[in-house]
Amino acid sequence: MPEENTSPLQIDSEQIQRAADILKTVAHPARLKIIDFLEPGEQPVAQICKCLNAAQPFISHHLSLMKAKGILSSRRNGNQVFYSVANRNVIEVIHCVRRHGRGNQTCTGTAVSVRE
Amino acid sequence: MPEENTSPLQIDSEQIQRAADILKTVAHPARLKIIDFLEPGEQPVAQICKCLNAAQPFISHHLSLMKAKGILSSRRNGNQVFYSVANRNVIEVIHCVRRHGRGNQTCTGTAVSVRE
DNA sequence: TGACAATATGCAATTATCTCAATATATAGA
DNA sequence: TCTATATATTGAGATAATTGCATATTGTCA
Repeated sequence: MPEENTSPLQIDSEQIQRAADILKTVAHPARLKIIDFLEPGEQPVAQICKCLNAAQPFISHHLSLMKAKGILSSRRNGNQVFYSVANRNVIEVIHCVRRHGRGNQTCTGTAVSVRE
Repeated sequence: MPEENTSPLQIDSEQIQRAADILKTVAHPARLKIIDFLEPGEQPVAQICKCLNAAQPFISHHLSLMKAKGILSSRRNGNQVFYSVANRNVIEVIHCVRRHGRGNQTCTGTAVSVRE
């Protein structure tokens, strides 16, 4: 019988699962915007709503999704709840997105390129 | 009327859209595995099927999804089709996932951390 | 051309995601 | 306690993603 390369992957299946889960949560326009907005520092929900120009329940929903995945954390101060980015890997992803957006991408020019 | 911070985002909306689209495509266990497998160099479809231990139509479907987004590119050589990673940003993401997986993460220890 | 190997496509059923609207909860201050 | 403000939760309808299976396409070789 021929010996075969059953799993020449560099990442194990469980880690892949977790990563996919985190990335799936990040991979949404509103949620990316929230992360982008929060990256410099914590903000209360109302500010996030204003920044994204979106309804409060809509924002709250996405915030709690990300909090559940450990991407964001929150702290209450009186009436308000302040959210911040809790996962540094996600910040790496946002940085990557920013680099790409600025045309500073190391990208070789694929379908994702900005030229129209 | 109060002047407001309508969009203090560092990334513009269109770029966010594109990034979300790419990330959404990447954010799937099978597709992450494929990218992980292809990152060192191109591979024919049959090898990818064997590596992921998955049915060929299943793999083919995910390959064409990623190709459509410019994440992968393909070249035919006779009977076989070789796929490779075409988008360097996606490679950055895979590197980030690997760093995270190895416990080498710059992560501060959130719900995503590996310790159990 | 005919048969075989490698890959791609189409269909269908299940399941998950998105988003709005209504409403609930929590805190502060009078 | 009553009211107002800030945030969270729930329900529902629409849309999209997933995946197995059957089948089509493409290329090779005899």
